[in-house]
Amino acid sequence: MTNPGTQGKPLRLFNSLTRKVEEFHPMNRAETRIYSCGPTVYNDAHIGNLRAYVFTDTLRRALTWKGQTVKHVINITDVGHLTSDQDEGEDKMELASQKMARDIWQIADHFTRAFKDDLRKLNVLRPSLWSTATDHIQEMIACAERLQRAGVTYELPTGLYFDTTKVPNYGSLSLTPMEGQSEGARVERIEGKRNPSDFAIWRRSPETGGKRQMEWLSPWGAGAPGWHLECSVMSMKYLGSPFDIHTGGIDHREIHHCNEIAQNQACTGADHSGANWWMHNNFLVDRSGKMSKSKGEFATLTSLIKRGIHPLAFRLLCLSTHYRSELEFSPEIVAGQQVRLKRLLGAVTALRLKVAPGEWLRIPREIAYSSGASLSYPRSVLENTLSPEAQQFVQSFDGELAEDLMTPRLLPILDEVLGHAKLSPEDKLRVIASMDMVLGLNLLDTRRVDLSVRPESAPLSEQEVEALLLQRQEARKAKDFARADQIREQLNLAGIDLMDGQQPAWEWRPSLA
RNA sequence: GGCCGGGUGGCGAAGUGGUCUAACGCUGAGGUCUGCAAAACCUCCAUUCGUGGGUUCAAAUCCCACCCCGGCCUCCA
Repeated sequence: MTNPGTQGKPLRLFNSLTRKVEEFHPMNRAETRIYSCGPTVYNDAHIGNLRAYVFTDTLRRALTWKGQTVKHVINITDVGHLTSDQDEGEDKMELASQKMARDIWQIADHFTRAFKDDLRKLNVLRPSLWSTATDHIQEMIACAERLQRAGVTYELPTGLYFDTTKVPNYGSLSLTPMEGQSEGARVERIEGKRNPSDFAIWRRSPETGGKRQMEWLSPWGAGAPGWHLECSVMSMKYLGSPFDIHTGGIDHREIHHCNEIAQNQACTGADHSGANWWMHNNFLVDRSGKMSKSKGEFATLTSLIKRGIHPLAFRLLCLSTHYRSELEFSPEIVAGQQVRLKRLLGAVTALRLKVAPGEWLRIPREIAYSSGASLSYPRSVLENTLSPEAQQFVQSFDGELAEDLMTPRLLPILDEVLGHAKLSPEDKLRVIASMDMVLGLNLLDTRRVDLSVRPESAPLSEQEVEALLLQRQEARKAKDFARADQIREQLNLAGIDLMDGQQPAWEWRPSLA
């Protein structure tokens, strides 16, 4: 039977706490516990948000591929939090509710579904547990009371605040020294705060301006929990303290996670930050800078699909860059990855035609139903019969993966295997199947044609295309090449690429304008 | 203003002291195939790593200066 723990090269991961790549050891040899900061559901996720979950998914897949069992929790922030600048005082959920003229709970529900739907399209595995902030309000209040008893809080008219000087090494995760920060430079200063870095644990509802849709009674009056509280409460509740890995976007390193750590420390009475590893993915950027929900205009997965981009092309784009590097985005770039993915799928399909059907071909698909189990057994089924030469590829794959998840280095290995002159088709497929359990590109079950997505702007329907194609076939049979070429040109202008002799004989081209 | 990152071919992106005349992908060029194309396959495409100095037997990789870009300090993945 498979032994718990890590197989292959020791996994090394960058730890934001020490700012070094360190060998990873789970606290419990049999299980790694991960908490990922999830989205605030007041809006569609933009593709920059989604990059974060492709990253945590890759982390989780890598751990299970290397033999670990993983318990992965992602939270949903459905409590509103302060909007910025001119919207001071309102919160994002309330604002979205007004804009869409819908109940705030409907807003939360709608965007939670949309978010989960995006992840499914990206082939991100479901976490072991989704945890929702509003399901934990009472526990947050209890935690706030514990913090109060610990003597790290003080009350102001606006709510209950955390005194960040009361915990050791506040802000050590951040790279910004406290002295350099100019509080109030861009956001209104809260009257009475003892230290610039102090933050709200409980936000009391304003006296004026009517009742908020989302508010709860508490020892500090009606209001809502501070944003940082939910992650402390939910991560400890489901994963214990300390647990193994806490992930989030790189922006969380400076404020949110520092505050979370302070709460954890005060709550447990220990100096420990609450997680052994803090990992942060870098931003997706375009020429104008990082993508941001609050900027208004942003690209969503749905908007990419409407252009004729398949979600898996976006996943491949994410994998083509290391998670700690900024990733440059443009429609052209992701379309390029789509071409790459098409070629990969074509090559895999060609291999499948050469290999006798077997149960093992189903394996990569099955992990979609796993809630974090080790992949040791499926791997052994795939890899046990491998030739030494094929084994080599698995080994180099393992080596690159073990080095802080070097996904950009993984992809060339895929190309090498496919193009290898000596490996048997079955060995190639088995190696690719194993690697794809980490990459999550659905390489064995996606066909090239699946990537052909009709752009919303396409002037022709599929039926119209088929009809024109038929006419063209007739013209070709009759050797009326002028007519045939004219139809091809017409289809071309409509965003359709023809491939005579292929099945299917045409596909949509993404619309990049 | 303070603090962090980063600048590698047309584009994305690996590489952080020698195996780098710089992986891989996209684009492009040529070829095979084709009525012609497309798809597929094959071949080719940076003596150079923002600029200028320095250290070293050896630098894209280390040091200094300068220029440019981005992020954070405000909700944010």
